[in-house]
Amino acid sequence: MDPAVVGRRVRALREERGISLSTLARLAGVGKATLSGLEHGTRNPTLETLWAVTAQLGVPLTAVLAEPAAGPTVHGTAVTATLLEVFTDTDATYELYRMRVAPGPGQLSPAHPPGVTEHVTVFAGVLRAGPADAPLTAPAGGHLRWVSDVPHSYAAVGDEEVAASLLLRYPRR
Amino acid sequence: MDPAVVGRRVRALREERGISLSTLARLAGVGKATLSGLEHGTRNPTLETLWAVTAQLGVPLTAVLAEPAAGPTVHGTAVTATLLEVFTDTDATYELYRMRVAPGPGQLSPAHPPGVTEHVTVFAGVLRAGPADAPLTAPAGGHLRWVSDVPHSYAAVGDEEVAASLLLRYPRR
DNA sequence: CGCTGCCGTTCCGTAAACGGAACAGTCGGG
DNA sequence: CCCGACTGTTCCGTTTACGGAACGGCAGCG
Repeated sequence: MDPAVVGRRVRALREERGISLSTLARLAGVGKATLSGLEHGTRNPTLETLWAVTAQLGVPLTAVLAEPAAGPTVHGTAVTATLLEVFTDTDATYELYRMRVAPGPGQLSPAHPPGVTEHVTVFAGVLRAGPADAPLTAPAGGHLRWVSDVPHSYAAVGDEEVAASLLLRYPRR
Repeated sequence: MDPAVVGRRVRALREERGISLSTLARLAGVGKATLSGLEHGTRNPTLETLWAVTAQLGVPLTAVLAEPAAGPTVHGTAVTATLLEVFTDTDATYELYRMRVAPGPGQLSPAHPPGVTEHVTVFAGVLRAGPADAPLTAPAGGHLRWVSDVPHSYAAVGDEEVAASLLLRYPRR
């Protein structure tokens, strides 16, 4: 648990929104010294302080806390996926994961039940994934989709780790 | 944000484990007075204190923080987006949302800072979204992507609510 | 050059969160 | 009973996070 990490995230979120330290401090009702020290990690903020700041940024407290994984994490040889959310609608159940694929030989996953589809959005790196006999390739910003009732593979192209979101759709039986 | 709620959760977790306040305080390396005050909600704990206690209980910080639903981003009339995760890599910060768009007239969002891109993966329904003057359309399973430094719109096509994931990418400046 | 306005950091007195010790209450054993 | 070991709370001196003010730096403007 590193206060410096929390500080960096707060600063990143603030700068994304294009607001200055001074104004954020004023909006959140905390001192500029407090916010400055918080962003630098030189202070050990009170829950109240952190709450005031994150609320003003419009993010939950969890967004700045160094929590590695909220949900269960699945580790394979190349792929690490953490479950972010499960939700259902009238005709399917969805599982949304954040996925990371390490550079190297890649990984093979067994077939899912019939009708299951996977949707992958690539954030960083280049991903080659899909049915084992006909994988697809997507660069950062790209999107892949396949029916995963056959064995399928994931691999990073090049030396960069791939970051992506993975959605599994299980049709209601 | 209620410190009393945090206190009750800590006490509940401690009692589930059948350990006394005294021993938890000793294991966590905090004073008994500190833990007592924390559980009663009469103190405003430091991040360090709360971390020491929750770590000893074997739960993530998020387990005791009063966040029931991650902050609904009140995009407004038609769109509801809840922040699932924030993460950063070497050249950008990402915010991942689950988004729902209600059927009806849709909604306009103001421009983001330059360089920000949005990636949407549609799970259910049909979504029309993108730059306000040139929106794109995607059915379930589809994917949209645009540079969002201009005003942009979201609308559900047809009577079905749209479920989607939304990724905002903020380049490091 | 001033002057103004905003930026983020540092200084500093005050308020409060901190840990240790003292406290009353409760249980079980000799 | 009385004692020891334990519970959780309260007291208190020390530490430290707090906000306001003062500071230097950097634009834009007359």
